[in-house]
Amino acid sequence: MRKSTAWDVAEKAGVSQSTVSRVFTGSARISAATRDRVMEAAKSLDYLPDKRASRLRSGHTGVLAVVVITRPEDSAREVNPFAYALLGSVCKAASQRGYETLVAFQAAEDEFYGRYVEQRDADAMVVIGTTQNQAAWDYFRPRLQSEERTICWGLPFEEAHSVRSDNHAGGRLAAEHLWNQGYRKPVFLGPIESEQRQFHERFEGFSEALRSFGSKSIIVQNLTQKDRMQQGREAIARLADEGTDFDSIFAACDYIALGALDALNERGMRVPEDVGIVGYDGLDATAHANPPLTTIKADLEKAGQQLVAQVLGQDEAETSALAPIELIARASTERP
Amino acid sequence: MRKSTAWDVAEKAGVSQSTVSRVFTGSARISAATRDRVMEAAKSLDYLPDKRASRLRSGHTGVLAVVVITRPEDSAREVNPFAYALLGSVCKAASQRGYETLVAFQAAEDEFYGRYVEQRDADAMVVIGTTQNQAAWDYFRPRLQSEERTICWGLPFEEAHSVRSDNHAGGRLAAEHLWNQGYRKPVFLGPIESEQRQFHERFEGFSEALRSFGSKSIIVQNLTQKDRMQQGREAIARLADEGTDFDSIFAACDYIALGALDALNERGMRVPEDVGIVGYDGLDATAHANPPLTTIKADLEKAGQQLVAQVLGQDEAETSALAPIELIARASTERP
DNA sequence: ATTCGCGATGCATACGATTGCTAATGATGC
DNA sequence: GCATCATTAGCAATCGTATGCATCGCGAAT
Repeated sequence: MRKSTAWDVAEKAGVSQSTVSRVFTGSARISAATRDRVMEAAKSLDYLPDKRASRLRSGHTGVLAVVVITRPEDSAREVNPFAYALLGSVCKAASQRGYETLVAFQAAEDEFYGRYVEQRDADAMVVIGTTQNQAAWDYFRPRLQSEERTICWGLPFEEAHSVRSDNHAGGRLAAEHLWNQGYRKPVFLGPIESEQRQFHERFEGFSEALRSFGSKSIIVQNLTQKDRMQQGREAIARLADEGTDFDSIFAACDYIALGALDALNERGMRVPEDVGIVGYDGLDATAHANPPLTTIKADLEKAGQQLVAQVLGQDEAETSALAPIELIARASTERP
Repeated sequence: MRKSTAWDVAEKAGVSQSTVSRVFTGSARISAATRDRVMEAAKSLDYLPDKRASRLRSGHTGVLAVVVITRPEDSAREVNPFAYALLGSVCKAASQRGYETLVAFQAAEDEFYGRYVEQRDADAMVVIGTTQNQAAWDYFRPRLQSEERTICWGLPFEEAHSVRSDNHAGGRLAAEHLWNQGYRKPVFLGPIESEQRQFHERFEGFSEALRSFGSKSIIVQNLTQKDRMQQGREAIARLADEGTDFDSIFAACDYIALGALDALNERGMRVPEDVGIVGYDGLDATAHANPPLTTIKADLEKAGQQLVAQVLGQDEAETSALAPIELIARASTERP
């Protein structure tokens, strides 16, 4: 049984095929009577316009490609929950604008198929990802820097079209919070020297605020991009072994914070009494940690809307490239 | 600057357009020399076949639609992480077969756009979801029961095309584990009377195994579909208030288990000494709970492959509708 | 030498909608 | 009563590729 076409509907409704098309696109002026007749015929034939044909003819696809960069070794369960949430948010925002979303998980480091716009699969592209697949980012780099219809989350490198969390404000918030809780010897944990500019932004917001409070020095542990939790653990181990004197930690992401927390717990350093911790990202896991971690959380619903607005053209005034953030205060910084 | 077409490539390579097409589809017999010439011309023109046109002409899209049903009130961060992981797994499995994935989050209860196959947006459809948007399931029900090119995760109702976790085996595993740890007075917590057959399957596996061990009776708390954690909490409150004598819990899903754990902790009932708990789903949060929860975890990588194989036609012998499961033993059932 | 077969390529059409232009219709103005 | 205009609907070209069929060239078979 062949699927019915606009011609079948036209015949049944006693109109021309172009009239049927006009009814469905809603573009042209069609009288109410004709519209009703066509819709009725369409309904009885169970007709829906063929997207393949309308896309070819009209020139646009009504599709937004969303590429999620993951680490090659990650299974679907191990993909960063933050990336999933942002993905969901982008899809929802796109849907609200009448766009469908083509989703691809980009795990490989050597093979890429992210040419969705070029092959007319989508009108635009959003790239989301953990910062830990450098090869993939390198691949997308020229696209993100030059092409108009491509945008990414975060700030993987200078001059990229991006929407990102308000990292500077987030860093400042962390500093203010720790300072207000009476912590005076902060450590910053993060890969600030990596190309991933977002960590540097967090660090700058953090250190600028501390300086303005009159803080003398900040201990900085520069990390690499690999296994975050492990890096967090090792950094604390290093500091402890060196006998460094510190009373608080601002971790550039929650996984680093979770790793640091583990290391502190192992060493019998009490949180928040001996050391306060603030993370970044608002991962669910921070709420279940022992003790629950204070964290900087970006508004992902907003972020999704901003990404979509930027890349598809802004209807509303969603033109900002910085997603609002808030500090979620929890026990890890609740000094008695 | 217009995008180049197969005609441009043909002209440059000195062949016909159909030859260019044949080179790119790889379908017909083309001499190596011609192929090289065409590929070179294509490269220099930065040519990629237009998917819109090839889909229209060829009759298939090479796209798999994935619909994720969520609760209307959920933000992207609140969507069940299990659903996200399964989504990722399905996308990956589809990609391995050369399919792209069209993803849609279906939150609304009254409006549906899930007609991706009908409007030639995709060749087939996979439906994933929490069990908590009944209206959405009702909408998809006829599709899942009749259409060949639609399949879902779980067993929302009888006779649906589905792939699901091996619930019966999972229930049995939970029973065996609790029994081996010396627990003798089990409670089952779950919505077994709901239409969602999967919970009933878990219960049956659980109770059959217990009966085979000679267990006299199982206390059953039948829950509704709403807010899982809350239901788990309330069930424990009910049992405690009634002074029911029990020493272990098998929760039909992890959220129920987490809620139950909360309630036990609040009442000063020790886990695992006084009460053992086994959950279901293998959520990350169970690993961070206090104490970490034992849970039944389905192999989602496999599940994704099975879903895709079933709905797109099976290459490999991935014809099973039951995804393998394993029990992750943690402190919540580690009786001294 | 003629024919046959087969691999390699070209020709021309079709996929099913969108859309610019034209035509028909009825209403309106004078 | 005729010209004008606004509205509505039809005609036909077009989007870029895939593909059935015809063709062409060349070696093998008779």
